[in-house]
Amino acid sequence: MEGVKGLGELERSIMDILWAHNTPMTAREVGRHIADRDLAPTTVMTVLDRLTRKGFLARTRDGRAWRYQPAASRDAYVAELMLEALDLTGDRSAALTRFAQAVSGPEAEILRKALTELEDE
Amino acid sequence: MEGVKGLGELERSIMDILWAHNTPMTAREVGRHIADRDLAPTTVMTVLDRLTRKGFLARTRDGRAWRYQPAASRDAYVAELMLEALDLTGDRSAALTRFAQAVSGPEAEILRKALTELEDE
DNA sequence: CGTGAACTCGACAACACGTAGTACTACATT
DNA sequence: AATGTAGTACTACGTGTTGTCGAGTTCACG
Repeated sequence: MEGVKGLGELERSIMDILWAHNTPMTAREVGRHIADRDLAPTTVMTVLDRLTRKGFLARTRDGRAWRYQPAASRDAYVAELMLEALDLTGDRSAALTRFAQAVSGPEAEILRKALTELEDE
Repeated sequence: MEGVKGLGELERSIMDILWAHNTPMTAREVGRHIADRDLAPTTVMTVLDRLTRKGFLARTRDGRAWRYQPAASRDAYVAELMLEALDLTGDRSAALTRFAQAVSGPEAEILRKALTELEDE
């Protein structure tokens, strides 16, 4: 095991819920937000626990329950996945170039801007 | 199933070999290039077959043997992985910005350049 | 303090991958 | 024709990850 490995289906759904809220949530609360799947409460707890073990979540006590919150923002996670993909190649610049070409117009603009701001430091 | 599934360890090694050569290779040839791992010939064949099934390789007959070659360049693959990661977020611009910030200096330069060239079209 | 909500543990099924054996087929050589 | 050789296809098994829970354990709160 190494790197930010991709999450499973349910794991991702749960991370999405946590990412969408800005307050730490209990297992029960998460469960309510995913009610359509009709999962056993323990299923949610287990996944929450695994995500914590993997470092995706942090938890703190709240009475007898745990409150979970993302360890990093979704954007940070996504950016990390992107960097990880980039590491897969021997020729990073070629991959970067390709990526730049694949990014759509408006998004290229965003990238350009972010890079420009970077420059003034 | 959707998207560019991540490859396993051996699968990636084999893709790397294929990507490194510009000519289609037979299973035996691939095996020779990965001799240090001392795999059974059938193991290489199996993986080659799975990669083909997954769409990473294309194969054509050559006598009684198959010749395998990458369906896409490594850079294209990496770029696609990056785009896929980007799709995981709701706020693409935030993720892009973060990514831009995370990219190291020289690489930021490459990105900038690629984006600039894009502009003149 | 007793009680039950919330937790921890362990399990099992399904699936992906690494790994490889066996059986079948086609060609060449004797 | 018989045999060896090389390549393929099919099947299989072990392990690790994820989805999914049930069974016990514990501890905060009434």
